[in-house]
Amino acid sequence: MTDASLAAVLRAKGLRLTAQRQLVLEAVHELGHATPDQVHAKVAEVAAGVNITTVYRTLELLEELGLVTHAHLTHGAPTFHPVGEAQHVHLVCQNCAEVSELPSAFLAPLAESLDREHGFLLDIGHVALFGICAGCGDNRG
Amino acid sequence: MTDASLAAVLRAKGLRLTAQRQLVLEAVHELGHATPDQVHAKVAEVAAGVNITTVYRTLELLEELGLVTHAHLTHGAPTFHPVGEAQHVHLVCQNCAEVSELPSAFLAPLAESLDREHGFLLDIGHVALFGICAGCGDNRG
DNA sequence: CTAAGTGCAAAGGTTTTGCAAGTAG
DNA sequence: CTACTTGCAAAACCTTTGCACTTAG
Repeated sequence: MTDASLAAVLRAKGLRLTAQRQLVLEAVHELGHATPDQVHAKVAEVAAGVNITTVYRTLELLEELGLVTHAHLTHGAPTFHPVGEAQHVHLVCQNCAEVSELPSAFLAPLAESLDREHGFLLDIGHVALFGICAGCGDNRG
Repeated sequence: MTDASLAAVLRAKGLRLTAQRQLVLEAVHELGHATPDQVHAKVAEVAAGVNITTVYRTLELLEELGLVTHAHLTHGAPTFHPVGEAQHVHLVCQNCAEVSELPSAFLAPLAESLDREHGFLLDIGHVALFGICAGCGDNRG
């Protein structure tokens, strides 16, 4: 279905379905959230010849097509993940760098009050919350 | 007072108080949240000779000393701001790139439920919320 | 066929590093 | 004096761009 919808969206814009595009989209789905570099590595497992440049171009394209989005999780590294799955918030542990996910419903009250009190429309999927995760925080008091 | 505490913290670690370090810290205070480049520009207004390398090194040092922190606001650009002032949350508009601040109290309920339900200790000052600001959102329905 | 897509290499921008000269303490 | 700091230049990174070759449709 991933490939089918990719083909459809591409065709609708007069663009072409290529092996590279399928592989990049698959990699993003399999990795969950990954940097361009990680996507490239994943793709390279199957097709070693694919260039990092192509990965960048393809991620940008897939984002325009609405098939993936990116968020800014760790230091300067944009990470890409599939659209269409349930929206989620990213929790980034500053100690172990572990990224976990939270249903976006968790931010619904915040989103509502931001809108009501500040007129700010929160883009929930793009949010990353930093802090110390349960595992690392166990060492406290 | 800034300089005094800087001097004290430095001395406590056997490090030296230099004009560059004072200037970088002052710039961070004056700018609120700024990229290394912006800090460099601000410092250059007073002391043109200060090298961007020194700004990077000094920001890193000041962060270790607990005098400034950084957050990831826009695409890949870390921005630094002083510690000690009231903690605040950053609201970043994806349309006009405007960054506004919100008292951290706004996230207190969220922080509490994150801790209670997920054992996650939120670092409020590091949080950036993305979305569409009031000004840009006015054009909606 | 023909235009879109790819790989390669090189450019662009930002951040880091090595080292000799400068300077706070 | 001593060793911490700085400035400079070069390296290391990540991302983007130009161009000729390849290939989907």
